[in-house]
Amino acid sequence: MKFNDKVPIYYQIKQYVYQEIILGHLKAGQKLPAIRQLAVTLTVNVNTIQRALSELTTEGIIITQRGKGNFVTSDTQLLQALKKRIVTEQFSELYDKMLALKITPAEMVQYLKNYIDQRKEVQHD
Amino acid sequence: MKFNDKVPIYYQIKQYVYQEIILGHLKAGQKLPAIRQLAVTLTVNVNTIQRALSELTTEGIIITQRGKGNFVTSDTQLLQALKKRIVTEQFSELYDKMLALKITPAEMVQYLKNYIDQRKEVQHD
DNA sequence: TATAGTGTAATAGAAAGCTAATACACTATT
DNA sequence: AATAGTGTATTAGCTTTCTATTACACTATA
Repeated sequence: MKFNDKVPIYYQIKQYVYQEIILGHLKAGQKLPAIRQLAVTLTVNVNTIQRALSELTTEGIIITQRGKGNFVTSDTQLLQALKKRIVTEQFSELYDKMLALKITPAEMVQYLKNYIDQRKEVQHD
Repeated sequence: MKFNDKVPIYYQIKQYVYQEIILGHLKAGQKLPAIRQLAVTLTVNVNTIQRALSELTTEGIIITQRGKGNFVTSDTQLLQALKKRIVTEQFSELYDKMLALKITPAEMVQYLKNYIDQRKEVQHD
C-alpha cells in the first residue's frame, strides 16, 4: 500500500478502513483481519495498526473483543452516516480551499466539470 | 495562523504563499516580508520559514537575493501557470478520492451542488 | 567605516510518528 | 491442561519536524 509521507500512516489507515466499509468490502458485524495480519498486508508495524484501530474504536466504528478480534460495528445507522460524513468532508475541504482563492461556488462547479472532461479526454487515448 | 497538525507546517506555509500570489496580494517582482518578520507573523521559527522558502526557490516561484530579501519571481508565465496548477491539484485529489469510493463523475458534480446548496442554507440563518 | 537589515548555516534538544522486539492477557480448541 | 490465535502494553531507538540559539555573510545607508 502506498502512503503519503505528508500525513501520518495511522491516519491514512483509518481512511482506508472507512473506504472499505463504504465500499461494502467490510460489512456490519464482520470480523477484520487480525492486527498482525493487517500489519503484514499493509507493510506497517503492529503498533501503527493499533493506533488506527484504537481511534476507530473510539468512534464506535470498530468493536474490539479481546482474544477474539476486531469487528465492524453492527450499528447500521452509524455505518450509513459514515459514508455521508466522509464524502461531505471531502467537499467541505475543497469548498474551503476554493473559497480561500476567491473562487465562487458557480466557478467550482465549472472547474469540476472541466476537470472531469479533461480526464475523459485522456482516457480516450 | 492556524495550522493543521496532520501536515508539516513548512508545507502549509508554502501553500499559504501560493495563495497570496494567486490572490494578487503578492505580485510579480514584489518583495516578501523579511524572514524574521514572517516568523513573527506566522508564530513559527525562522528555520521553518526558511524551509518553505527554500522549496519555493527551487520551484522558481521565489527568488532570493542575499542581504536584500526574497522576491516573487518576475516570470509572469510561471505565475499564471501557478493558479491553474494549484486549482487543478485540488480537483484532482477530490476526483481520485471520490473514484476510490466508486462515486461517478456525474455524482461528484451533484454532490458538489448539494454541498453548495447546504452551505447557502446555513448562511441564510 | 560603522551599523542596521537582510539571508545562511550549524548545533542542540524536544516532540511526534514509526519500527522492532518482547512479554503479557484473554479466547477457543484440542 | 496445553496450545494456537487473538488483542494489549512496554521499552528502546530511529527519523522527521520544529524550536531555540548563535554565529556568520552580504547589502544599503548614515
